[in-house]
Amino acid sequence: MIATGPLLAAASPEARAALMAQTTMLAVPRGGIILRQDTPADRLLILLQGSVGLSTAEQEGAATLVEIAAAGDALSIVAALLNMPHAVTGTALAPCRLLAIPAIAFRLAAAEDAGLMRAAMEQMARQARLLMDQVVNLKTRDATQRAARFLLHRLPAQCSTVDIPEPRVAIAAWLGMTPESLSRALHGLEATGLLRLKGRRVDVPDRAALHRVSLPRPGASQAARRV
Amino acid sequence: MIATGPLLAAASPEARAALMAQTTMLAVPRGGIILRQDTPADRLLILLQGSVGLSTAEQEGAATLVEIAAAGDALSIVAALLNMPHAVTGTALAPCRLLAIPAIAFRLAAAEDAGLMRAAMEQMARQARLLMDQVVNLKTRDATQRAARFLLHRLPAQCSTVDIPEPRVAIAAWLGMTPESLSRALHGLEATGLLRLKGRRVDVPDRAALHRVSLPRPGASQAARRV
DNA sequence: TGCCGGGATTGATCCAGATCAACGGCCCTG
DNA sequence: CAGGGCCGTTGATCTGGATCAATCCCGGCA
Repeated sequence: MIATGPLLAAASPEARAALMAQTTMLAVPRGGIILRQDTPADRLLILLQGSVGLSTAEQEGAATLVEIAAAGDALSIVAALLNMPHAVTGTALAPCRLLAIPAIAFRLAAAEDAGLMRAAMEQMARQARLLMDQVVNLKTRDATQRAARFLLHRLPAQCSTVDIPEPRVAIAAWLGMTPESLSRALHGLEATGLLRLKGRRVDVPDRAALHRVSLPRPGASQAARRV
Repeated sequence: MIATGPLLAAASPEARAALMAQTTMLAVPRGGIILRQDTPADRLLILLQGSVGLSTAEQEGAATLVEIAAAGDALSIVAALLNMPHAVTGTALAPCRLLAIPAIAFRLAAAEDAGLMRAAMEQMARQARLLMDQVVNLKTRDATQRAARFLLHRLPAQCSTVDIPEPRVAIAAWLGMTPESLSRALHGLEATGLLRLKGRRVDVPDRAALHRVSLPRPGASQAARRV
C-alpha cells in the first residue's frame, strides 16, 4: 500500500479501495502539461512526486504562475468536486508521478463518505489559505524577504538542507519577481552568512535567523498598513 | 421575505426556514469589528448591506487588508463550515447590516441539504478565485491598471456611475499600494478622460475603454512571464 | 576531449511607486 | 462662526527592483 496523501487517507477503507480500483498512475517528464485551463475536470489528480506549476492566462494576457504544487497535493479538487472547468494550467516543473481518479467516481465517493468530503473541503481551505499568504507576502514583504520565506517554506523540519528541483524562472515567477532579482536576493542572503548555495541545493545553517529576516519590519510599508 | 444572498437561496425551503428561525440581524457602524482573527467561528455571517474589510495579522507583524466583502457575501464560510478559528479580522468599512446564523445550525443544515452544501462550496471556490485574481493582479498589473480594474469590478452592469463608500486608505491597502499612489492613479485616469471623480462617486463614461487600459500589455513584465 | 545551448549570474541603468512633507477641503463640535 | 481633526490631494525626493546586456557555468553530445 503506497501513501496517497492526506486526501485519500481520510476516506473510509471501503471508499478508498473503491477509488483506488479506478485509479491510474501516470508519469510526466519535466515540461509536460498535466492539466489545461478551461478544460473540463474529468479526473482528480494527486501529485505523488515532483512539482507542478499552476498558471492562469487571462484572455489575450500573458500567463502567470499562481501556485506551485508539491508531493501530496491534490490538483484541482475544486474543479473535480464541483464539476467545473480547470481554473489553471498545470505544467511539470520537475519529473512527476501522479494518481488520476475519475472525477465522477470521486464526486460519488465524496457524497457518500462524510470523512472524505470533509478532507476535500479542508484541502480547498488549505489552498485558499496559501493564496492568502501569497497576497500578504506580495503586499508586505520585499524580494529578499519573500525569497527567505520561500526557502523556509521548503525546508523540511529538523533538517538544514533543501533541494530545489524547479528552474529559477519558475520560482521567481511564483514569488512575483524576475529571475535576476531572485538571484540577487539569494546571493545577498548568502553574503550575510544565512545561506549556502550549492547549485540546486541550499544549506540553511540557522533556520531561526533566516526566519527573522523574513519578517516584515514593524514600521511596515504604507501599502500594508492596518486600516 | 428579504433577499439573503446566493448561499441561503440554494437551500431547500424547509432548511432555509429552519435556519432563518435561528437567525439574528445585526447592524454595525463604520469601524466596528465584526469578527476577530483566531477566534472560534460560532456563527456564519451574511452581509446584507455595507462593506467589510478582512485583514490578517501575522504574529508580531502589521495587519494587511486581504479582501473587501460586499453585500451578499458570506463571511468566513470556511471557518463556520469546518469549525475552525477565523483566519481574518473583519472591520466595517461602511455601516453594515448582517444576518448571523449559529455555526452549528449551519453545519447541520449543510450536512442534510446537498444543495446548501454545494452552494457553500461554490462560495468557497468563488472566494479562492478572487484571491487568485488578486495574486494575478499584483503580479502583472501596475498601480493604474489595478485601480482601473477595481472600478470596473465595482461598476454595476448597465450603469456608468459607482459609489465608493470605503475610505481611500482601505481601497489602497486592498490594491496593494499607498493612498498617495491610488490618488495619483485615479487622477491620472481622469486626466485622460476615462473617468470623472466627484468625491466618493466616480463616473465612467466608457466602460470598454477603461477595461482596455486595465489589461496588462502584451510585452508583459518578466515577473509574470510564462514559464 | 572539445563544442554547444540553455539556464544562472553579474553589471549598468532606469523608472514606478514608496516615502516624507505640506496643504486644502469637509464635517463636526463648541 | 471659528477652531480642529481627518481625509484626500499634491509636490519633491529616494530607492527597490525591472530592464537591458553581457558573460559564465554546467551538462549533454559528437
